[in-house]
Amino acid sequence: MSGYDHRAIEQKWQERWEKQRVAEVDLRSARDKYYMLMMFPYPSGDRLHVGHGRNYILGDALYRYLRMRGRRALNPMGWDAFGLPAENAAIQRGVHPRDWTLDNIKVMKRQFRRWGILYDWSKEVTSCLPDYYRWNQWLFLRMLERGLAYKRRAPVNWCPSCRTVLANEQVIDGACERCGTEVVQRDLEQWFLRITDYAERLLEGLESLAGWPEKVLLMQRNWIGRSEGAEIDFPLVSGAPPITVFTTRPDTLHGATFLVLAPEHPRVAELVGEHPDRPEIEAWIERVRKTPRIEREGEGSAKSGRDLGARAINPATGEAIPVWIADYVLPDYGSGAIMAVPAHDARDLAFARQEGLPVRLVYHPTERAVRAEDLSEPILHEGEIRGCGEFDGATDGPETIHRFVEWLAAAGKGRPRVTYRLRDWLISRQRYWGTPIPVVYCEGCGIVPVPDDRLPVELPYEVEFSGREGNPLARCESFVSTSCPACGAPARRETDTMDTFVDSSWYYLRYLSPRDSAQIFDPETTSRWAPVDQYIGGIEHAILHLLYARFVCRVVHDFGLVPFEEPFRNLFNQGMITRYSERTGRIEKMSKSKGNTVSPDTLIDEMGADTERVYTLFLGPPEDEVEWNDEAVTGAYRFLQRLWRVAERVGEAPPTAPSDAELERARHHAIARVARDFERFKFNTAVAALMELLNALTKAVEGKTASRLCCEATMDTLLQLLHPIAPHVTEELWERRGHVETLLDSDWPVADESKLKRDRLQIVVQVDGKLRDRIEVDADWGEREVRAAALDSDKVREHVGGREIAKAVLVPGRLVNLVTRKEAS
RNA sequence: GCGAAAGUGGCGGAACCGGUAGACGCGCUAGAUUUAGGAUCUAGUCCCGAGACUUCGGGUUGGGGGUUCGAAUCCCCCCUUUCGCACCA
Repeated sequence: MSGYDHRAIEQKWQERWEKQRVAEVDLRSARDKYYMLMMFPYPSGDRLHVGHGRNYILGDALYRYLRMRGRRALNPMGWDAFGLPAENAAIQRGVHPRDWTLDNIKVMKRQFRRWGILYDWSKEVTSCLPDYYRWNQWLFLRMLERGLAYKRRAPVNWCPSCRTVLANEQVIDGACERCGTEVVQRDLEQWFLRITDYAERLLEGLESLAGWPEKVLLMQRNWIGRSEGAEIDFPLVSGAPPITVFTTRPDTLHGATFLVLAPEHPRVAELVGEHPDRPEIEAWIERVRKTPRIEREGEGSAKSGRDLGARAINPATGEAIPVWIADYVLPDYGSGAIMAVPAHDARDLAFARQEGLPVRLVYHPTERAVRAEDLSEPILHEGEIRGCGEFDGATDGPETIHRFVEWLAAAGKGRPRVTYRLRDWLISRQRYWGTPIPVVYCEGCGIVPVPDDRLPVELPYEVEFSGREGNPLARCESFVSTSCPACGAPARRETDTMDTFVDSSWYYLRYLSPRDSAQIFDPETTSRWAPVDQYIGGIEHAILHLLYARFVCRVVHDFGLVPFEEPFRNLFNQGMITRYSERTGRIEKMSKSKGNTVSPDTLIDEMGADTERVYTLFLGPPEDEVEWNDEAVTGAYRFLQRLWRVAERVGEAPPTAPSDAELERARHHAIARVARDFERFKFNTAVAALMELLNALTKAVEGKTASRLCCEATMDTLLQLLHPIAPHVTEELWERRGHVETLLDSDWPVADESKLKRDRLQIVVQVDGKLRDRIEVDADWGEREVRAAALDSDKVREHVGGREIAKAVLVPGRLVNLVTRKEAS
């Protein structure tokens, strides 16, 4: 045999896997099915670095393991191919987004191949191609029919320099991420999906996701933000219709000394009425509207407001109270109006003090005397109600709140109400590189959906990327001008495209019938193969992507297309890889912008993909953030070289040798450990276990302490267990050892419990909890024998020092603890 | 501010259910081998103090307390770091 030539070996096996399409799955049979899924990547122009590799290597190790366990594992891959960087490349470098994206896909595919990753490419989907995004349009139209998609005016982040709308993530410290211009708030007609209708179901569904990390469930729960309380109507002194507020603390109603409306509240125009300062107030409202949300909502932001002059009646006290508007009340939460209870709410108190508004206590602390006029901190969750008639003496708690709600409801002044922090999903993007929203605007017919048989509404290729104005689509006359599908009159197309989160909300269903040109996906195949058994991806998608995917799953469930409501049974979030950055002088997430990336190409050239795979998985627990260490990679390389050398020499072992049982024990111990580790994704400890097994085998071969038969069996087991981690070198050695079928098709070894047993074993002796000696005992000895053997030891006797043994705690196979009676002192 | 997670050698990290802390690897030290090497092999490597080649004692899992025969692991307080949310009524 020759030396370990990783280049030749890796090339050979990659070619073979590709040619034989080993990962292709026939979906007609779903016996032993296991649908695993890696979050599909955005094909950015940046080459993949070893930090990205972690995801894919982890997934491939899982895939190969499942295959060897006999599962019919489906591991598809595709491209989240719409998005902003493609358009920026077009503007900056004059490449068309489509060409740029498709080129990037080719490059990334080659990189996956070089890592030795097996995907079922026959299921590939590319979201920027019409045969995919037409089904985005189809889905949108179905939602439009059911009122789940709608259009309304809404404030958006607007960059005056780029003249375009920005997503929240593109606004950094109130400025545009691209040009640094301060972002302003603008009202535009926008398309929304009514995810809020599903808030309760999305929240309840979390209960069933036992296979999801607690952290993600919690983040989703907080994001949905269910909040129970009451709606209360405040009649106006003028006799105009009442103002309705939402509160979680109806029990503090008696302390409501003023109302505050969001400046955007629909009643504001009417209420400001004949106010003498009306022009000033309107100018102020305009300023608030233009303030970016990020700035307005920051906790440190100073509150400001205006007295509208109108007066409302507190339904509990009958008192007339002023009606204000202020920027700290948000238009899209609750009813966009609050009752201010300064005595029991920090924000209201701060505002009341600032504006000289009255403060009235409902709950009076019992331990100390408090005067409303001196209050500088709100009274929260203490004291008892005073001065509120029938409620006097009640203390803070759910029951008191309930009594107030009942009382309000009986009087017709209010009612129980649940609100959510979750807002409807704004899907409009004033961008070219996305799915066109399939509607047409007609003078006569209004908003007209594009009929199904005219889908897809294709993105025109020939558009101008000047970069000066937002959406190139809007300037593409051949796209915009069309005829009304309803009446045939000239009409204009919608030029907004969809948020790319729409694409990624259902792609896992399309993988199951990627070429179906008649329907979005085949419901029959889907019901057999979905939901996804194991989803793997980064924690950065803990909220939006996963929430949208869960939402869309329920929508298609309600359409009768899938029998389940949850798309992903188990979720695993791998941590990121960090490395020291020269540029920032800190340890940071590996990224191009930080200049701390490591290229897999160089690494693979020098030490091979198997080395990168072993090292990446060995680095640390896959769910944790781990730091890449350039020097430590050689440890993985050495490991594979040692494996190669031992494989060459394993035939030199003698026909018989004394320590077969010991090597057998090491072999079965490794089998048990690796299986357990793989099940929990603990690839780092699995690698450690395999290194130990190799060490044991090396010792046995070199010291001629185990028989050839036993060494050969250990070698085979080692190759099998290591295959998911280092697939190329293991297949090569396996083949060279004369096996006919491939490792990937071999049966995963099973640990034999009986081989793990020993007749005699070493246990630890403690005296009063301190380790004093190790003794050898028979495996089946009871406490009496072990105790006697322990006392046989000089060291133990010395430490017992003649004291009486009060008791002995025996942990079978591990230790015995002799507890001495304390001398009376 | 609220919520969550995590703190173990020089470094990355092990330790299943409360039972030998530091597996495995990197680095480092010494030696061997090689024309040479950043290649390979062998031995050593938590800290302190004695003892001497195969030892012995003490300490040690961010800090302090507690439960227990026994705590990295469970409970309480504090410190630090990271992440999520952040005027949500």
